[in-house]
Formats: sequence, C-alpha cells, structure tokens
Amino acid sequence: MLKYSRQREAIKNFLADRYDHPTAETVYFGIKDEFPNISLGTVYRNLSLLSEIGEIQKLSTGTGPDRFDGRPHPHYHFICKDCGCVLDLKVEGLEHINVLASQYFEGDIDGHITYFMGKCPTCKNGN
Amino acid sequence: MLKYSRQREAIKNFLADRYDHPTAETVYFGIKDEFPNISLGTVYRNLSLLSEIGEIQKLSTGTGPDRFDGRPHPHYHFICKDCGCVLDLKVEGLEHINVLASQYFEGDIDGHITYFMGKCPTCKNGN
DNA sequence: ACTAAAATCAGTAACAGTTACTATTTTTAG
DNA sequence: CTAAAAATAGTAACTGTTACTGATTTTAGT
Repeated sequence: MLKYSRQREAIKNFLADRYDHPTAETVYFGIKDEFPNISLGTVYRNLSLLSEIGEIQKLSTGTGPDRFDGRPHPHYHFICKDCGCVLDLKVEGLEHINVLASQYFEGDIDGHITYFMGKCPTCKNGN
Repeated sequence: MLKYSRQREAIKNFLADRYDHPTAETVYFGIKDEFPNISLGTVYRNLSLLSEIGEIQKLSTGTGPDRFDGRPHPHYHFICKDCGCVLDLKVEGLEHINVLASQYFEGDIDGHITYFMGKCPTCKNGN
C-alpha cells in the first residue's frame, strides 16, 4: 500500500517545474534546499516508483545517467550530439509505426521508444 | 593508426555468426575457447572500437548491459518485455521520420534510435 | 629478415550509476 | 491514540564499464 511522503511530493513538484529532463543527482541537489538530509537512495527509489506508477517518465539515453521527465503523457525526445541536452519534441504522423513494425513480425508490438538525434537549436547557431 | 589484432578479429567473427545481440560478457566467454587468457577489458575496448568505426552496432536497451549487433547496416530492433530478448526487425516506411520530427523543431535532426517493444513470437505462444 | 616505434594485450584497480540493507522515523487505518 | 505498514537517512554493496601498467604483438622502414 502506497503511503504519502513529503519527499516524494517534493520530487514530483521539482520535476513538474522543469523541462530539462534532470538526472537523479540533479533532483537530489535541487531537493536539498527543502530537505537538507534527504538521501540519494530516497531520490532513486521515488523516481523509480513514480515512473512505475506512470506519474513521470524515465529516459535512458544510452550515454550517462538516466534522466527524468515530469510529464507522464507519451511524447518524443531529442538528444543533442554536441551538448548532450535532451529536449521535448512535438512529432505528428508517427501514430502508426507500431503497425508498420508489426508487418513482418510474428510477435506482438505494443510500444516503442525513440530518441531523435542531431544538433539542438543552440548548438546549431555556433554555441 | 589501427593495427591488426587476432583478438579483435575473433570478436568480429564471433558477432558475425550470431543474431542474438550478445552482451560483452557473452562475447568474452564465447571467445575464451580460442583465447583462454583474453581479458574482459580487451573485449570491451574492441567492442567500443568496432562500433566507433562502424563495423558493428552497440545497442543500449535501457535495462541491463549493452548488447552488440554484428551487422553494421542500420535496421530496427525489438525488445521482448517478457524474456528480454532482442530481435532484428524488418520495418518499411519509416524512412521519413527524421523529417516528420523536424517539422516543429529549430535544430537539425539527422538520426534516431528506435526500439520496438512487446511480446516476442516465443513468449506470445506461452513460453 | 631485423629493429624499433606504436598499438595492443592481460591483469587489475578504479569508477559511475544504481540498488540493497538496516535501524529509525513517519504515515495512516482503526 | 496506537500499532502496523511504509518510508526514511545513511551506508554498504553491486553491476557494468573504463582506466592504468608493464609485458607482448604488430608493422613500417631498413
């Protein structure tokens, strides 16, 4: 049974205010203002829990630590090859790609994870 | 300057024979028949090197260790939510998705990584 | 073929990110 | 108010990977 915790609430609120997809460590230091004694383990545990119950999203970018997205609805992400930043992306017309991927496949496909890559607007304009 | 090494050749050949996207550890134990003293570090170093020069592909699935694909040409992958296996996937009609993703984005998009997920054929038929 | 510089190696230590453990504190149903 | 359950802080341990070091292998130039 899930019980309320002030730390979990603070972590959720911290993510709700940010759009830069922070790492667990960033969340940890960000929360320290309010909870000076909060443990890194508590942050990890709650980030995992929140993503399991679908209130946030965990992003495994393949390089470096996992990142977290406070907006739970499905959307796409972009990773800059230059600076490593992660940005939300609005993409239309990809609703059918699970169907396309199922065409020659005997199993069931019910989801996908996609990261787009390239240069972010800032890096594109010469840092 | 890149010099030949028997270990690197063996690693490449090991991957060329397999379609199950093995981990570094699996490669390590598979190579031990031929090179009983090979070091895990050597395996990691060569897998990284081979993927950097585009002779193999590194797959970061988000859970567990990285996996490696001996076929360098771009193609899609499927991850089974039940057994965790990774399968090659033939997908047609996704050539334009970088363009779609660029529509509302000010930066440059020149690539993407996609993992499709669901039940593999084996798990679909009740393990 | 011989030699020497450069690359690679095996073995091991160190590292990053994350998870697990334990004793204490907080939450909440009754 | 109370007691069981859940969550916590602090710390140790773990997993996957990279870095270091001195010995070995490769190869370009003789």
